[in-house]
Formats: sequence, C-alpha cells, structure tokens
Amino acid sequence: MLKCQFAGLSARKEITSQFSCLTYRQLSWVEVQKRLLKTKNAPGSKFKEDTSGNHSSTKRPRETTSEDRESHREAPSMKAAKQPEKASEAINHGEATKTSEGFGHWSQGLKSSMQDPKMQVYKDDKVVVIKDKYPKARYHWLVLPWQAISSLKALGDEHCNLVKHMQKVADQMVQQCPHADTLRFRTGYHAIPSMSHVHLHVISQDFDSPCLKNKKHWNSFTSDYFIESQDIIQMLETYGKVTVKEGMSELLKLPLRCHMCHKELSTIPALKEHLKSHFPK
DNA sequence: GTTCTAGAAC
DNA sequence: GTTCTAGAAC
Repeated sequence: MLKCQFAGLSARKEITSQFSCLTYRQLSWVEVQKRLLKTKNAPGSKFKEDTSGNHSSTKRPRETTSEDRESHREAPSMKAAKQPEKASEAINHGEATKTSEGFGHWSQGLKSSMQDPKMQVYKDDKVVVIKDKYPKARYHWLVLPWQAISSLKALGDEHCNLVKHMQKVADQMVQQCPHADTLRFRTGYHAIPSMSHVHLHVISQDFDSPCLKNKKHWNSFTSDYFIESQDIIQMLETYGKVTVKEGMSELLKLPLRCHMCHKELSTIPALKEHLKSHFPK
C-alpha cells in the first residue's frame, strides 16, 4: 500500500527548506517521493489529537523560555498512525509498562517522535526516517523500523532483511543530501543507546553542531561504541543475533581525539575549534 | 537522551 | 576570577 512516500505537507516543507540549495539534478530522489505524494493523500496527515498528555504536567519547575522545549511536542497516539503490524514481537512491551520507564519516560521519546508527521522526513511500509532532535552534525538522521524492536539485543535472523532495508534507506538519505559530495557520512548504531527502539544513525562526519557538547557525545560517534550498520548485518547473517562486546561504556570516557587526524584535544571547546580546520564552513 | 550546577581545573 | 566537566535529576 504505502510505498516510499513522504509523510505530509509539513514534512515536505521541511525537506524543501532543508535542501533548498538542491539542484534539479540532485533532486531526483526527492522528486520521486514528491510525485508519489501528489498522487496519494498522506495518511499520516490525519493523526488524531495527542492523548498521551504527558508532556506538560510533570516537568520540574523551570524557566520555560528555552527553545528546546518547543521541539518537545509529543506525537499523536501510535494507534492513529499507519502501522503494518500489530507488533506481534513487541519486545519492549513488558519494559514499557514498568513504572520507571513507561511511555512518558524520556527513554521512550523516539516512539512518539517517529509517529509525528512533523518529524518524519521519509517513510515507507517498513521504516521511517526522522531528523535527530539534537543533531550532532550538520546532517543527522535516524532510521527506525515501524516494528517495535527495543534494542540490538532483540534482533534475530528474522530481522536480517529489515536491517538491510534500513541500511538501504540510510544510503538513500545520504545520496539525496546536497553536500554528499563533500561530506563523509557514517551509518551505524550505538552499542548501548539511551533511547529505546532500534535506530540507525545516519550522520555526517563534520560534527559541526551546538548539540555536540561533551565527551560522551563525541566518543559515542567516533569510537567503537559506534557500530557500523554493515557489521550489524554481518553479525545477523553469521550468528543470527547481535552481540555487543563488554566494556563499551568505558569507551565513552576515552580522551578526546580528532577522528580525522587523531590529534588529542584537552577540552570540547578546543576540539570544536580544531574541527573547524577540517570542515570550514 | 537533555538540563542544571557544584566544584575541579585553569 | 572564568571555563569546563561530571554526575544527579529529569
């Protein structure tokens, strides 16, 4: 039914503004999606009102002027969205009902973000792509399966084709990027992600972003904590499961080292200043 | 995941 | 004195 189409008008606007410098030649993939969109009404645009109501009441008292709050709008209920299956393998079901990490918990945020048409950049019958809410580089997307798969541990050989498709969509995101010719991209998973629901990072290697603020951010994308998508696929093909090595969290404490020239920098500000030499604006 | 802030580092 | 980090709280 739903084949490779963008989410809705707002998503279309967003992508148009983001890629405003695209040439017509570069637009080919985007154009295909747009034409598909024109021929069909986006079902995602008729989501119901937010019934979760968990975003405005329980926050601790704090100044509400910060702009990030604005982007924390919760998505409509998941029922309202087109989903191909009734989550027969909802591995996260038990965990989501725990009092500590229930639906309102921050770690469940991707589940609502991925349902939010305003966040969606691409979707098909198997996956959805959203822009990372706190991008750690000039381009930073997340590819998520509609199917509720809580983490890498929950992946089995039955997910092999799904994970391959996620990689394929990730590659397409890179191809349609206006700066794909000058920027390098990596696609991979965090060894121990903070957010529930399997998500594939597609991130440009400039790491030029105000949201990249600390050592954990840096090392999670530049050390072996970042597991290449291809390695995950290979693990699934070879062993039918994904095993994450021990001691991964220690990698987050490694000294700050430039991923380009391997120079060690003593502080995050120094690192950011150094990165400018590799990635001038 | 982010924000906030005490206190370490300079 | 300011800058920056790390850990608690969310």
